[in-house]
Amino acid sequence: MRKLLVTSALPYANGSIHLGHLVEYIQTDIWVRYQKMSGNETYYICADDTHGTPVMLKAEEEKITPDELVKRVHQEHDLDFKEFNINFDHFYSTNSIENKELSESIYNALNDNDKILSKEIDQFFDESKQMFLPDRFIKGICPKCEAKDQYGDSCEKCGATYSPTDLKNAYSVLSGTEPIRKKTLHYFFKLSECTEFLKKWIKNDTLQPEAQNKLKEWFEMGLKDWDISRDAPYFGFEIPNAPGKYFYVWLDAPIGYMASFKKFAQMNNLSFDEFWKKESTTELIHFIGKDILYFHALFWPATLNYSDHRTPTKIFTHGFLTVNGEKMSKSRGTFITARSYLEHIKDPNFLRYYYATKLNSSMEDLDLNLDDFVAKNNSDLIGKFINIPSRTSGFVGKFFNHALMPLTSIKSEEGLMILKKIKDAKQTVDQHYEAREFSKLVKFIMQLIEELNEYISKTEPWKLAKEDQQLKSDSSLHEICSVCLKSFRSLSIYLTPIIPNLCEKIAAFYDEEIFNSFNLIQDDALKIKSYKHLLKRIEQDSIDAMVNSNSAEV
RNA sequence: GGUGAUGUAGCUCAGGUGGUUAGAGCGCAGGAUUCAUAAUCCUGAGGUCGAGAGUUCAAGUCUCUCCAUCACCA
Repeated sequence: MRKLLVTSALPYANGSIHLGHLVEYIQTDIWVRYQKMSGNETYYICADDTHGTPVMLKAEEEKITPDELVKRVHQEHDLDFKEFNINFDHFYSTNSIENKELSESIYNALNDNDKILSKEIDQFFDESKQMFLPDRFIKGICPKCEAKDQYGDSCEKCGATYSPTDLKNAYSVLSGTEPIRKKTLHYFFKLSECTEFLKKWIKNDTLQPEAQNKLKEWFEMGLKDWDISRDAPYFGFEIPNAPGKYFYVWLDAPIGYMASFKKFAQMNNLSFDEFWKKESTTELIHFIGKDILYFHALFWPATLNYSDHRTPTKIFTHGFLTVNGEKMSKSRGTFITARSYLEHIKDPNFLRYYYATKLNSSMEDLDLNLDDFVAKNNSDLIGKFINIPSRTSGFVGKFFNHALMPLTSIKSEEGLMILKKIKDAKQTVDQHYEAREFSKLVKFIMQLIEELNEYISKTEPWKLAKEDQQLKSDSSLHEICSVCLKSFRSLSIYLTPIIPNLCEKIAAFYDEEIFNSFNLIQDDALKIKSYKHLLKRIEQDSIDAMVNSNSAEV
């Protein structure tokens, strides 16, 4: 049995969860549920990422403290995740005592290993606000193409990259005043000294091939030391023995994985060290988006290694979400929050299923095409999948008192073949889940479901129901329906990690509590309850309403 | 600007190491069926595989150039 600690990236606490975030949480959740159903000891850990300037300023804007803001957002995030059936074992916060202690001890360890450096640098300072400005809070005229109102790091018009000091007529986004240059002492993590270690580290298959290519590019450019401090005022943890200096949010964010697990371990009597000490034999797996690869594949393993911790086993990177082929856009109404989806479409199964049909092991972007979303869910899930019990259970109720034929009584060659095929499918199901090839998995399962619909059409049970006036429990009508309903049950177990909430209802249809293990496919299901509608089709109107309400908010 | 990725039927996507008439689902057209909340089954029509050039007996699959889209550039 494997022992796994799995994480999704920490959502930032200054905004709502949206459909782009959910790609990652749904992908991770499916994989984790698969591992758990396979009997592996698996912990799914996450937390809110709470620190930094944007949170501080947002709280100020709302005239509340950062702590209050962070608490409120945590509740919102928590509810969104629950309603999408994201089954974290622990969803914590980086603004926690555990995280403070761990951040300090890791920093101290890095310091002891001579991996911390301090030096004076020149920064932009907003005098009216009395604070240093992050690059994103400075705008000005692009030095290359003269475009106005460009950010301090790059130009959206011509794509040039530069530092804020290169901007012409720079101004502070906060106050509109011209920032002055001011010297300040900053602390750096000596990433440049970690190059050899990291080059060796990526040689295992920790990363996808595309991610490895990316790292090679970065190595060629040369790794620079990493600025890990920010000056007060800053919402975060103060650096030990450095009054007025705070850890940059990206230092304590990944440590949040540890802190969340630490708290969880305390509550559940697990060993923290077993999962984090240097010679740990457990698996540490991070799911992330491609935008934060740099932090997870360079800074994070380096800080872990030089603070005497284990490094990640795998970093699984996914691409971005586009909606209708384009970047999510507020003006087009395609910047859709989790809450808005729940309000209009309601059922999380549809989004989970749709993402599953698109997800694979690569870093490619994936597209949520709203027309396709409606068509695919309605035809796959309702037209084909749910259709199986819907068209067979009536006979079983009417003629056989809700009893299914025992496996040993099934005699027809075709029936036996179908049952064997579905049982044997387990091997392929395993391969695809483990490799995160969910799109292949769904396609494979759907083919089996199509075969069941063909089987029903060919055998025409409705004719048997009319012809055979003395229906016995060993009749071919009973056999056909039993084959279909046993098959449907197994296929539902296979799909449970993807659509857990729907499959819970399906379990109830077989008078079972829950499908929580793949071993359940060995059982011989012998009864059903009366069939109730399991799923309501998506109406195009609800999509339109969702898009309209999102574009109206702008 | 540099680097990387992507571009296959109306839509969403499959197509290891180049090899017979390029595949699937949805959509569409025609038919069958009525068990199923018009769902299902069968048949069919749709593609100069982004554009151009090259290598080869043979390229969606290899090479080069170009175009478009996206990301990264700490």
